[in-house]
Amino acid sequence: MSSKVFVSAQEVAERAGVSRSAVSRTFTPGASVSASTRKRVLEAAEELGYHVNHLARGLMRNESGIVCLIISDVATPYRSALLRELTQQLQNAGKIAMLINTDRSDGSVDRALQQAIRYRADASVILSGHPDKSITQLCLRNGQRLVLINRDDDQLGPLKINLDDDESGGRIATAFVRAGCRKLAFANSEAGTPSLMGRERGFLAMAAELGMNVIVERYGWTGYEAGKVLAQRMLTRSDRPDAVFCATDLLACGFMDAARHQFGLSIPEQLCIAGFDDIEQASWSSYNLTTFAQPVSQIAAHTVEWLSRPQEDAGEHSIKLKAELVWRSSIRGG
Amino acid sequence: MSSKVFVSAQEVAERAGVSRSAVSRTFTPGASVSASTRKRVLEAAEELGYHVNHLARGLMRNESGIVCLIISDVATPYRSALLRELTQQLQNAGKIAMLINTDRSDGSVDRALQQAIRYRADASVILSGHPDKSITQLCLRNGQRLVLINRDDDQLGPLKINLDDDESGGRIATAFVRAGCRKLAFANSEAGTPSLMGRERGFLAMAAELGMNVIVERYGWTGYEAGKVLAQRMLTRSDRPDAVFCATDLLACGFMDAARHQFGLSIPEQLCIAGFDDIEQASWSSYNLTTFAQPVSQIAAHTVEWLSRPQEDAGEHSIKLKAELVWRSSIRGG
DNA sequence: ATCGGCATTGCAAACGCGTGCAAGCCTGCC
DNA sequence: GGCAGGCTTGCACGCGTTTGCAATGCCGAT
Repeated sequence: MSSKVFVSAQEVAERAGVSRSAVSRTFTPGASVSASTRKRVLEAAEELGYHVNHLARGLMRNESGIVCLIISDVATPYRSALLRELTQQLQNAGKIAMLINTDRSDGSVDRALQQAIRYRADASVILSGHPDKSITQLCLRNGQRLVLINRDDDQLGPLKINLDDDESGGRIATAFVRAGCRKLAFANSEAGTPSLMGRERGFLAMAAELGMNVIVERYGWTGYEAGKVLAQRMLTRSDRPDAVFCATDLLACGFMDAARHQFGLSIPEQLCIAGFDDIEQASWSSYNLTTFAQPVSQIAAHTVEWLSRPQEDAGEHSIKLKAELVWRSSIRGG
Repeated sequence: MSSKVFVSAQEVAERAGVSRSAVSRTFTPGASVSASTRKRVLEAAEELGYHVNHLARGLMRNESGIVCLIISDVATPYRSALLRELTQQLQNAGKIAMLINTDRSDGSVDRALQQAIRYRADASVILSGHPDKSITQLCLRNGQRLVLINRDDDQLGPLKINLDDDESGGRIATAFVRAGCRKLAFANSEAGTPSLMGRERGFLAMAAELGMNVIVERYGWTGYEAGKVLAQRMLTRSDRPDAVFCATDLLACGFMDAARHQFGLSIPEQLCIAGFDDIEQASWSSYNLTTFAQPVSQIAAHTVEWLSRPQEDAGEHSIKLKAELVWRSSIRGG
């Protein structure tokens, strides 16, 4: 097998009878090439099967076209939906996504960012985890742009996209009391993410305003199993709640399943439930969960828009998006 | 803002008082450097914040460390689980995943592979879609390795990983008759993927062997909604089935929901159901679906093992894996 | 006929790195 | 002391691009 595997611009140039610069310019939008040479170059390139080497191009231009997505729990519905949207829209903008999975091991975000730097990614998008402030500074120092989605850190420099979690919490609280619920509860995870805590805060605040106090329990991570455990804990209490806002749809699904199958409760008659994220399963007829839709498409759109800006227009920027309430039948009335 | 943003090996060399080759060798495993210079280089690199430029390294070595994952429907549970496993294991093997989303538009797989070639990816892993034979040859001609997962194409050259879909189909058929079911059915999508058709084929074959004939319906893609539609069609028939094997867990979930909530059937008493993939929702207590587990971890392990082999050991290779049957309560008995 | 201006093209220098080759150094042995 | 041999190290070239600069050619205007 010949080790000469890729065809270079040089060879295309020779075949087309032009200089290497000509073929380079042919593949550079906006460069000055006459129509005739362009045509000859394109033909030669086609015949030889030439493809611009983006590694070399990135080396020259100091811009690789690579955007690193740093993410954990990819297999989770909300995360994968966001991932779908981001890759899709990045691609349409002519960029390409490099995926870094930080599931296992501590310090994996840090190692991930190192990888991003090694490949000279133009930017990193952080979808999970709390990168050290030192790490993000490393990022910025190395000329990377940084966007934090639902991280809400007080970092300097990057684009920050967040949701109006507080307000969402408040809206659900009023919905519950309007449905005639008496004993409100909030089911949270122990993760303590700013967005999760924001929902809790908003819910508690509005409940207080309406003169109700709230049972709060936190357990595990934000998954289905944790929802079941939380149901166990809350539904065996003497002051059993009749309305619970789960910080996450996955929690809500687990909670509902336990409520129905282990405690025989019917929803929404005996128990009102709400979630957050609007994952696909929330619309399944076993759940019909009223919840807040993450504006994944908008999130993605804002990040690629910001990443496509020229350097000087891309200063620090903070965007707050609205999560839309989608009504289904897990709360009475509506 | 200074445009001089990255620190190069040259600068590290100057700071450490050695030649540029020395620092290069320091970061090249197996190269010959004395302990003392190595130490000085590492210190200088640390101080300056040096990171090897993988673009340039890839240019020299003719091997970028990049593996392209070509995928559609990322937000689907099975796909995202496979993606998680692949990125995880690739990372552990020192490679990095580039994600190409082929959701929209025809020919997008082809364009995706072009991108892969431009970035000189060492390999492409195709998780969905049927690339043109010409395209895959282009891939191979450009020195890329290719692995096809559950594609079952008769392509030459790449690694092919498939499941024993036929056998799985057969096992479910026998399980159904053993549970006393009389009217078997197979719910499939119109996608016509080899793996889906394999499950159907195996199911039909074994059913025939056991002296039963099977109702087959195909509709839409392999999602939840399609499952509901299939239930509508099948459960309104005069010869309503009492056991249906759904080609996919998502189909099965939709089917179960429709069967219960629209037709008031109880599972497994009046209707036995089985699925395929073992997505997370299959274990949720609203479904408790008996299904076949995709060996995602093994699939990922085999691909990275094959990709890590030296070129000469990586000839054409076809692997057939076993999908393990996980029993839950959507079939009587067990 | 001369000249200015413009579009096109080639030359060559980068970009940051790996690596073969030869020179240099050190050690051990005769 | 001389020499063989091995480990280090520096030099310089090459990887496939992009791009500034200068040269070329063409056109119309004076």
